[in-house]
Amino acid sequence: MTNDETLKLENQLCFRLYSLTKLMNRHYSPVLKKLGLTYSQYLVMLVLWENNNTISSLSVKELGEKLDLDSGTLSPLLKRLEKQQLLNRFRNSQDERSVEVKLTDAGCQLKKQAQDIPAHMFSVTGMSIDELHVLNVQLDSLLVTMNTKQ
Amino acid sequence: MTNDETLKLENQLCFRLYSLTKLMNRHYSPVLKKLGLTYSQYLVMLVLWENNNTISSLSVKELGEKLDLDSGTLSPLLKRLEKQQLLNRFRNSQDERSVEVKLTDAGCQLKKQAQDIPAHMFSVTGMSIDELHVLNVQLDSLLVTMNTKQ
DNA sequence: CCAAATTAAATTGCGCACAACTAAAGTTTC
DNA sequence: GAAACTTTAGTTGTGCGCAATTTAATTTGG
Repeated sequence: MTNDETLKLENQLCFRLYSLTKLMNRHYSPVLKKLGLTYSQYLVMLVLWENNNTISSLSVKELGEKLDLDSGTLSPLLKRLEKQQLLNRFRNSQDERSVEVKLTDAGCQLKKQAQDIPAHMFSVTGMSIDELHVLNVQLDSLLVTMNTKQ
Repeated sequence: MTNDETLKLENQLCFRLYSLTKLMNRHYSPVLKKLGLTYSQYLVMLVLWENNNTISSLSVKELGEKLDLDSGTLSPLLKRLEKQQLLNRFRNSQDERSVEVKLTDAGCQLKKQAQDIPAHMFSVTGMSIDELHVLNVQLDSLLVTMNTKQ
């Protein structure tokens, strides 16, 4: 490829990822609106549901590590979820620097309403289970490579 | 997979795309900072460079179609690029509703500084040309499917 | 020819992402 | 034990993306 061709939009992997992410978000939005969540808020709820967060709490730091987000994003987002009474925030008494997050009953209940979302989104992709798996593996390897390159 | 498993982050294609897009952006940022551009601004410049935009102008509508962005995103973004004197904005005299965009000399010159970016970003992915091509084809097919599903 | 409908861009408001910074709590080192 | 550091959240400011609305220009239909 010439330099001119590599600069074309159609040849760029990154533009495809960027477009797909926007497109995914547009498919999620109407579905998540019924639960009163944005996509990023949904990701936080997924982590909390996964960790049985009514029993054991999770710190902002741990959430940030799992989702690869910093406090500048998470702090206001968690406050919004707290305002919706889906979770509570409180300082860790052992280490007052740390803020712990715990699902409320309502937050825990919401999981039921989210149960069908993954299957619905899968159907939107039009892919087979095998195709999905292959793509996931490819993207994981790309994630690892790009994360290690400093 | 059980419903509980489909709700796990690690099983979600969308989270991978979301994470990869953020990661891509983080790799682009320091490179694009040298040109004074954000990633979205870079995309606009790619389209304008591709269309020999010093000669023929492009409307906001056409830009929006190529990048899948609306005027709510493009209007302020284009104003920022105009403030940096990379392009000019003016109403189409044939149809005063339409705003046309045209690169300045400086905007056209900037292309030279961007020539090496695609090759650099390709090296960051650690992929071979063939692997990249396969992934691009897969993502294109996903884009088509998800775009047609209304 | 003119009212109604359509189109194009801009504006407003919200919620991310993230850089840069601040404040406060905890740890280390001498 | 106090000063220097590190760690953790929070705050501030910028730039998207996008929904919803507004304004102005153009097109369409009666």
